Amino acid sequence: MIHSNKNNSMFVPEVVVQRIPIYIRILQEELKYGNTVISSKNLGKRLQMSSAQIRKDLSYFGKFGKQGQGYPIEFLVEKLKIVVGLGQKWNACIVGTGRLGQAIINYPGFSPEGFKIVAAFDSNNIKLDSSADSIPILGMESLSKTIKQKSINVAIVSVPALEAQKVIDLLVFEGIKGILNYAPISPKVPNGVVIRNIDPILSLQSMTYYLKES
Amino acid sequence: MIHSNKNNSMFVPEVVVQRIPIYIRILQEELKYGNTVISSKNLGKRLQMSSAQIRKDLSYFGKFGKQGQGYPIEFLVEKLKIVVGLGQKWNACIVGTGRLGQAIINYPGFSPEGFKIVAAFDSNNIKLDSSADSIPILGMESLSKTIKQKSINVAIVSVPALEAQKVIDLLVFEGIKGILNYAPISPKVPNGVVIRNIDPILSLQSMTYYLKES
DNA sequence: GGTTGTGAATACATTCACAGCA
DNA sequence: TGCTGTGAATGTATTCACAACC
Repeated sequence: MIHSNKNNSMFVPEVVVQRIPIYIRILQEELKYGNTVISSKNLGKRLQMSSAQIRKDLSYFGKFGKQGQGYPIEFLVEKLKIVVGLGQKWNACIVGTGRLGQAIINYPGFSPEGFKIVAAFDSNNIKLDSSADSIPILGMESLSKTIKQKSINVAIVSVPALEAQKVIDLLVFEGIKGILNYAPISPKVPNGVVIRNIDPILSLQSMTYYLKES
Repeated sequence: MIHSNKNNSMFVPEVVVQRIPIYIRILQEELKYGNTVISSKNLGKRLQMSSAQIRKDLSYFGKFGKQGQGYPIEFLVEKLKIVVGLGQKWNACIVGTGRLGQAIINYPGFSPEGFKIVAAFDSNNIKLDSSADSIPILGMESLSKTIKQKSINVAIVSVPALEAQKVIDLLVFEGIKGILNYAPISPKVPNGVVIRNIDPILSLQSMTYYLKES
């Protein structure tokens, strides 16, 4: 072919990748409302962003819209899910079953979005007994074995700050390539491992810049 | 003056503001290790970022370093804290005392970083009795009064998704200008209100882009 | 008329590279 | 010599603006 179509090997900026799940979420809401088509303008209004940005973002992955009408929602959701890696199911483990860990385990929101928590680990295995629905709480010594047995491919870290880097190193060593870290540290991971930090303190602290007087 | 110095009215990019609390955190760690001076090079190594970026970031706020030596850590922390709004104390309330809300209330990390949770609210005020150390759990009808009485200036939202926008609107109406939102929505707030979202699902979902095969 | 998809233009963020200082 | 602070250069992201199409 002469004019090659948009293909999967083209580089997509990280910011764009991060916005796709947001689009998916809103599109799914729109589906629930019974809508079947949405324009970039309306989607933009919904998210307080420009329609141009939405069109540009989507254009990295293909042509999903129809001129004069907009995007067929169901079709677009389907495509975006595949693009962003939600075509497959992900098995997650959680390390650290303190108060936060327990809240995460019991949060019902992960599973419907494609992330099934299939095991929990804690160095102090008294912290939580089989309370949560069928998620086993195991000692750290079972980590390696369980990751393989249950095909775990992402990990959630909710251990205290001082232990976090050690735990992350261990997870990386065991082959985990995606980590969601709740510990308030700036973790180091090798290339090829993706890590995301959930850090409410940092969020608050950068907010105050805009709130302080003077 | 002819060559005006860097003054507080110059625009600082948002990304820069967001990095300042990270610097503060690392600098405080270095202090604990007993170090008194750090170069942009070493700070950069610690954070896996370029020394140039650190110097540039800091330069938005003043000249804190000494050529040939680096930055005096204690002095720099002090300055950055003031710059970012941590010179004052912040009183926070939390709305929503379900499992997540409880985990947040009991997390000991907010207070030492300048955010004191002074009240909690829930529409179902049976959810938590005075369990947590001295933080009162109140009904939503007390919100307005309590915000004034306790000089609350930031709010944490941990209610279910369906209620979140309503709660946020209410907080804004009551004069709250900074909100940390844990609900999985794209909230709308008027200009002048700063909101930050904590959204582990979105973090996971954009991670998988880099993990999926093909 | 309404809306997409996209090069071109603009705006923003990072890095370079070096003068100036301790 | 070793480091900061910063303009200039480069790299990235967003917005503009319009041809192509329903």
